[in-house]
Amino acid sequence: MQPRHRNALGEIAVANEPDRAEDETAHKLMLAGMELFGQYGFKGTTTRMIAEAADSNIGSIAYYFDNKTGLYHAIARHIAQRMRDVFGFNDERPPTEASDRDQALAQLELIVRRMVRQFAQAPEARRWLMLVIREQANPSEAFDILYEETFERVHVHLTRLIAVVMDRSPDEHRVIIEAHTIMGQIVFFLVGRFPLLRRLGLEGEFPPEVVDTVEQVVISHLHALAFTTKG
Amino acid sequence: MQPRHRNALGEIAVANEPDRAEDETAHKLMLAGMELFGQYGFKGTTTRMIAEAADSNIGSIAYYFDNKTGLYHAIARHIAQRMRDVFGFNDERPPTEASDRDQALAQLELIVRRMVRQFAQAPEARRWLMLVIREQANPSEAFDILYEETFERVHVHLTRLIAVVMDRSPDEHRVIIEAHTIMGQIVFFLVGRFPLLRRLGLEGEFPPEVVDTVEQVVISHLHALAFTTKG
DNA sequence: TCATCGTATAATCATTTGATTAAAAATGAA
DNA sequence: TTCATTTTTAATCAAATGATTATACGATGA
Repeated sequence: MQPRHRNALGEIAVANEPDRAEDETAHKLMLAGMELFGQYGFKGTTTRMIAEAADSNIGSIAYYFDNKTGLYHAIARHIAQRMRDVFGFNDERPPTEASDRDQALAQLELIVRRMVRQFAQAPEARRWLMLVIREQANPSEAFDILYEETFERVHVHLTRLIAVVMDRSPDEHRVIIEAHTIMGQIVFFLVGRFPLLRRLGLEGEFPPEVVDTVEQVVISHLHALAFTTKG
Repeated sequence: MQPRHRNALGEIAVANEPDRAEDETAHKLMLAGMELFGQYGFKGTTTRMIAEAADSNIGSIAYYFDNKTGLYHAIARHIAQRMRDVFGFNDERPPTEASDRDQALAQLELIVRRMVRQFAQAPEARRWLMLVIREQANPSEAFDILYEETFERVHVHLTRLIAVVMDRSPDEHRVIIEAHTIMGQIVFFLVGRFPLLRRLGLEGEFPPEVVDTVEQVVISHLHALAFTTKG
């Protein structure tokens, strides 16, 4: 009755093992759910939609994840893990600290490039960003998962690097807000992609030169931080 | 059977007249709908929720707006109008053009301050921003209303001013993307307000000094535009 | 006072939805 | 193969939902 790989906590082992075989039912449900929850939101996505997209059965959702909410949380955990993978925050050691301004800037540039490219090009990242945005704007229980396991780490890391660039303390509100603003620039590139495409007279996907320009814009803002006078 | 104020196009006159008496049923439905659609999304909001919040009846939704979708579109039109009011884009004449860099910067600062304060403090603006964000990320028919009637005008105006500051053409992709990035910074201040509050060790509302800092951050990015070397 | 018309309400309807169930199918060990 | 266990499936259920309808209410004018 209980699936073999359900542990004592009621958690689903497979939920944290994205490397399972492609045809695993639980994995297929999570993939389909990620796509659909991101696109239509939690309530906008029906269990039947998920089951059909996953080429599976409604009953399997209950079998592997207890219920729709369980699947949603499993997906949040999976996304948190994948985000850390993609952004290189999943190693045991924390990302290396930068000691001087040039090093910090170089690391920031690297992070920005990686995030912009992921959001612009990797279909996977695009899939889950909307789910993440929804949670940030309108937190459910999944927000805590995403915040604690990923968002805070990225945010703190950005803040530390920016503190070095600005020659300020990473505890200052100003520095934290600068980090937040940098994230906002990147995120809005994806969240507001439809209006941006229209404004550029384009349709469909962002062409590579636009992605390059977005990178340049964000990076130029990073460099400007070095010249911000202390107030 | 048909409400008196329904015109030939099937549009609802009251939908574009936010100044009607407070106790007008149609107006109450729109207010409640704005709040609820913004918070729970289109599917996440039920007609019963709206009717109850508006202290009205389910049947009235059909009576005034045909159906749930009609109410949603009426709300989108109303929001578009209110956004233009709030940001001063509702005059017959387009906003004044800036001829030199200092004038353009001053105008940009004004716009940024107005938007940040609205998003931070006006409950109304906060209410509809989430609805707008959802539409941008996941466009329905209401997206066209919001885009054409408001977003594009604001975007174009920002782009023109930024073009002056950067001494470039407002048609350049670089300039359009800079404008988009500025909007992203402001919008993410509200969309990502929960994670930002957590990072700042705060809860509830943004205190005034945080709002001030956000303004300073965005404005410093505006000023940095003047020093961006042409590429 | 009554009649009319615009508005509001409660009851009802057909679908949809998440969840459950019992049976079938697949899997694997003896 | 046999048999027990795990997994998948289709059918079913109760609750919720958008829409509709018939009726009641209330203001206005004859």
